[in-house]
Amino acid sequence: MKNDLDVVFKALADESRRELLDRLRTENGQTLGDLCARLSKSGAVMTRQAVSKHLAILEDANLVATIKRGREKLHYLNPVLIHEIGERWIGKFERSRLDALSTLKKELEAKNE
Amino acid sequence: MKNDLDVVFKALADESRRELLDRLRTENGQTLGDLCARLSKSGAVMTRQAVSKHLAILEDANLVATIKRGREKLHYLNPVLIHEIGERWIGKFERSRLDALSTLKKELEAKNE
DNA sequence: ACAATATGCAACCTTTTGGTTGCCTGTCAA
DNA sequence: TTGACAGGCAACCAAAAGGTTGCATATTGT
Repeated sequence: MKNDLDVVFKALADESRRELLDRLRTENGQTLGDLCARLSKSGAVMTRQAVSKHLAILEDANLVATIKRGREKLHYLNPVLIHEIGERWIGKFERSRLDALSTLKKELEAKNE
Repeated sequence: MKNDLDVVFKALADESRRELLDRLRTENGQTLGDLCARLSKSGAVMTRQAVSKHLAILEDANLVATIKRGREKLHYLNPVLIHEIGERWIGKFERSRLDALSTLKKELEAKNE
């Protein structure tokens, strides 16, 4: 269970994993079996083991937390790191947003003269 | 030059590429040669071609825009998609942030009884 | 014109990633 | 206790990602 920024970005880089997060957001505390149902890779359904691996990656990135209850394992969304990316990483680019665009616009106009 | 969310997330998944974005944020409109200087992969310096590939990926994801001026190619940060991820993608998780945590906390307490 | 500079393109290589199959372990319910 | 159910583990595989070397092209300054 690392906490590095790179691990989080890499975890978010996969469509299936983002879909898993979405589904936990819709309904928190699902089991592997629940999440396994109807998770598809471009149309085709993927196996339980594949989903399990994705969940392990999300858990390692600290994006989901799990609780074992009996023979099932419940998965809970942990939105803290998503929030952190928004605050710390995206935030710093936010500051330069308008500035960057105006600079680019100026350069483009200079080129077209 | 696609505009898909997946392409953007995949582009952001690499540490070197995020560093390139950081450096364009610090100083916009740099050439490949500029960006090439001192870009390292865990200590070791990487070749111009590797940096070029990374820039191509960023450009394809629409995170950088380029202008050719003579024999050099200037790279400009395009923060629009980063902003969009913050607004549309992170935003929807923001809503469920406190709720998710309280749910998880309740489950944990229930387990420890 | 010509050498140096700035970049592009393609082949190739290695590691990582996403996925599968097969089998094993633990838990619940009849 | 004995199936059936939920999940874990490990080996294996194909494709994608990251990087390199080598050569080609275009532009600039002298």
